[in-house]
Amino acid sequence: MRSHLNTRAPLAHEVLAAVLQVRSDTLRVLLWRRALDPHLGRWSLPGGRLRPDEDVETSIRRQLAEKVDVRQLKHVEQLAVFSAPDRVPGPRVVATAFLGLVPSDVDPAVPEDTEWHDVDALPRTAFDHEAIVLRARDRLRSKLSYTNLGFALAPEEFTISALRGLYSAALGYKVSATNLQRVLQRRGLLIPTGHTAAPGRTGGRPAALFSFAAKDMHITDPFAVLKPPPRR
Amino acid sequence: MRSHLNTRAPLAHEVLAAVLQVRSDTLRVLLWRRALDPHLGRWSLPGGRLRPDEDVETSIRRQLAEKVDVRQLKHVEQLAVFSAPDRVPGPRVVATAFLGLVPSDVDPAVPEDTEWHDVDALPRTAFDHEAIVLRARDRLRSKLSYTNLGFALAPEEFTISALRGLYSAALGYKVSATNLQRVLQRRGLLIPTGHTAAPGRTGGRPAALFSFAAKDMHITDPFAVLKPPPRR
DNA sequence: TCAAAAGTGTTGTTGATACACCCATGA
DNA sequence: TCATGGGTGTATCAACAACACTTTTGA
Repeated sequence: MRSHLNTRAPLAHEVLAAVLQVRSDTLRVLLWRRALDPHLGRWSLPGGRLRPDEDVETSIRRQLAEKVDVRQLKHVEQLAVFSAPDRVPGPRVVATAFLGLVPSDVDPAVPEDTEWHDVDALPRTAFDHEAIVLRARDRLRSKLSYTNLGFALAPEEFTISALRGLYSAALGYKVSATNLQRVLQRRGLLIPTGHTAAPGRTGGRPAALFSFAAKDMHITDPFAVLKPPPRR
Repeated sequence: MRSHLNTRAPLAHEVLAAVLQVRSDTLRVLLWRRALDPHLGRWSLPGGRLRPDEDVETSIRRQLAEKVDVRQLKHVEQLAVFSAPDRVPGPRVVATAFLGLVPSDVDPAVPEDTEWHDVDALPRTAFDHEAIVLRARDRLRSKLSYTNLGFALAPEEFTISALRGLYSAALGYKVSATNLQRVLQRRGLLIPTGHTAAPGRTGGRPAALFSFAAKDMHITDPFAVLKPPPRR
């Protein structure tokens, strides 16, 4: 049987985050270039060691604060544990991976050795970090469909066509502005702010500005099938 | 910045599993009664320490093998990391939690101090194990709707009404046998075996037996909304 | 008055639920 | 032939996609 008190096999725990943002109509991830061996010169995810007094979410938020303003990080969620014994060289390190989202209207001041990379054209990455990025991308793509997670990609106020661009970049295919608006309106996620955006140089009807009703993630499309019977 | 080589803060990692099975029309979880302090007498999840040479999934499968025949464990998946610094008394232990599923037709030989408990009427549990059980229950409930995960709750061959019972117990509300069959058939998950079950004592048409087409989990209802455009 | 961009009206499709009806067996 | 449970046919409903059409602006 097991004992909670036995600590004979020390092991390190790190937290890593794939911080995603839509920039220039492309879904990007924040990576930094390793300045040390192992894997010198490869690109890796921000993060670091778990401290004794913090849980994993507190830890990743603390470590990201060095790179991204906390107020700019609209959403953070656990992805999975990566624990292959040889996932990093040297002493064993188990990692808890996170997804982080930054809205498209901010440009966080990031350190010199960091860059935003297209998630669909990653450079040579360190360790198992590519798998983590892809997991984050897939999680975002799923959740855009059945939650209100779009709020974490968008500015406070936005036009429907801007939102369409964000969804298209994140999902990897063109989304219809018309139907996107319908879906989000039906679910009560969109609030018209009453303001309008200035039309472009070439004219056109000025776009209405909207904001998201909620700024915390929740599920908007809970049951695809096998719904519970209605209460009478 | 971080270093992979620094191991100055040793910390233990354990794996825990909420193993679920439908027994007597109730969704149950396998718990064992702690024989040691802390939390002597409370009920806790099976699991134990992560060894240096195994990843977390290998580890939980090894540890469960002592309690449940591996061939009886039809599905295992990661739930989340539980990492509050004080989640267990004494030296810190971070846990990776899993969901495990056992089909309804087997009755694994379990140790003396282990019992199956109704997930909706848990006894006094140790540490944060209740939260883990509830997380496992919710994960199962969601996935029954948009994946083929039912295969992991059902015997190799089953009648639709037996399957209805399993889904109802797992979901916590009555499911219509008619519509359950329609949904699963439409998705191509059910294969008629050609066999029939003997009618009950009171007569009735003999039920046809079915099996699941796949025995690995996959998503059957991938996009609720914002579907990708059809390829031409 | 024309082009451009935003937004709405309308229709058709799909996947699901509800429920009536038919089927096959034991007593 | 009746009671009991199993299975199918069919109506209805809701969510969504597609697309035509209207609105509002700049030039």
